[in-house]
Amino acid sequence: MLYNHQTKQWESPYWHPAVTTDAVVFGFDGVGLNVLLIQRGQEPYKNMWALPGGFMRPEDESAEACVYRELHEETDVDDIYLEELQTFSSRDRDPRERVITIAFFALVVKDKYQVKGGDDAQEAKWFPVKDLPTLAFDHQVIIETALERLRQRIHFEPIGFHLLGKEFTMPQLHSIYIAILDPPEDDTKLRDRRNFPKKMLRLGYIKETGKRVTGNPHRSPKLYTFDEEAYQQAKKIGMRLEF
Amino acid sequence: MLYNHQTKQWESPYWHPAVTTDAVVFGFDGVGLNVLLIQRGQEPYKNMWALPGGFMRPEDESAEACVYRELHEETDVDDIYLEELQTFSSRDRDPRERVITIAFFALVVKDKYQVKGGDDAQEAKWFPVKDLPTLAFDHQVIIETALERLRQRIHFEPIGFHLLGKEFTMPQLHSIYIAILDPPEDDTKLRDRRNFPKKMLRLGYIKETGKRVTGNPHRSPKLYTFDEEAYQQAKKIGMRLEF
DNA sequence: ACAAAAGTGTTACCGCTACACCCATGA
DNA sequence: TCATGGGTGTAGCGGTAACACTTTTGT
Repeated sequence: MLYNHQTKQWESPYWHPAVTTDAVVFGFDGVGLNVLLIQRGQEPYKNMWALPGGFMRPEDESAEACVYRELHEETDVDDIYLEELQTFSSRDRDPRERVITIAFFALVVKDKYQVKGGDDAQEAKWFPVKDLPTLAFDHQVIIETALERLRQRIHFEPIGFHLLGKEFTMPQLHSIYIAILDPPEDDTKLRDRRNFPKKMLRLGYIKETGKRVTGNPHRSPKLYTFDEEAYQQAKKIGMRLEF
Repeated sequence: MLYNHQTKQWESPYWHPAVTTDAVVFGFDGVGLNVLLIQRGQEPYKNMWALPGGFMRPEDESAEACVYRELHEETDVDDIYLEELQTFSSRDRDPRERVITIAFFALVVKDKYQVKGGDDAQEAKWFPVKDLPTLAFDHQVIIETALERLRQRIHFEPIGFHLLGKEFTMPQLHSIYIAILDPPEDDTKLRDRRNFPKKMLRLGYIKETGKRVTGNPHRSPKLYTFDEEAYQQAKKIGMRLEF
């Protein structure tokens, strides 16, 4: 140990900055992308909206464990897609002291994600990516970085599924690609509804369930599932998704 | 400030771990990939090989600035490709105290990279990726992570150029793709020399210099350059490299 | 002249793109 | 029966993959 509780000193020759983790949690509401934000209950930036996250503790097994802990305080989610985004370490990120943040980005099924409203968070709320409030710290930049990463990822990896439930329809999946990539109006190859299922099914890791969604004044769309096993197999062979 | 020099205490309610940066520096020798390692001059893991890196200091503007500082201590490199890889933060990474490491991965022109041998580094040396020594800390894992990232990147982004000088031949570039991706022997589409230049030139951001390399007992290969401007343009349009 | 390696050419095939049309459903 | 949205079909085009052959250079 390097913290001497007797002398209350850090007995290390090296500098020790504070470290936090923050998460950019994306959800999809059928039309557009949303980000989960919490309203800060303390200074600095009190009452301002910020990314969920907090200081890392000695008992956290890892940075990833820390994010999970923080997210559980805010919500009930268990199965989420979580990926490390980037660290943010410039000098004046936090007015209190220098803080290094390890940012993650996450994809969740928005409806399953029950917003609790945890300890120091006054309120947790979803905001459309296209209409974000003024954000605390450098969280604006972090979200933009996460969005870029998301756009990169969706091109070549099937992570869009994590924004939907186990069963989904092709139009739903398609709308996610449109929402994330936001191609120009005249880009038929992406926007044309008719090509999308063909491209997806060719990959070989999306299976029909046989079920359909009823209750709409039009033809009932088929329900599909993502076959993780088939995907891992396809990945080995070297098949790549491209959009 | 939170460190009180009078009482020699950290006046912060939060935990402060030590933070280091490590760099996985890749170089190419014409046949295979190499990694730059330094032999540790101090305990722990004294005399063992490790990644170049070190503890972050309060005066470092950012983690990236810290890596650059560390790399300059070991070497003379100015223009290198540097990208954040991932943080490593599990509990028992360092026997002294808990240390969070921000790992980077870098591509350099091996011949231009003059190994100096800095302060606490007894020696710096290149090792073939396929024949690494036993490594200190969890650096073995970090290198494997970097290799995976490199393989992902090379598929869709033209970073191979950073391993070569300003001017290079198609066979050279091809050998880099083979070395990094290491496709099976029967994978003609990648291994066949004849398809490679066509695929590359189609991208539009590789230009002929008009020069050739002489001195070999066979036809002189053409020299090409990477046109950064044309690449940025192609990227905007949405053109993507795929291998 | 020869070996070694680089450059150029060619064809068949597959998959994507851009189209049009039909079907199911609830109001 | 009508509007709405979802599913199915197809032809042309383009780029890739798998081929063979010629050219250059130093010894």
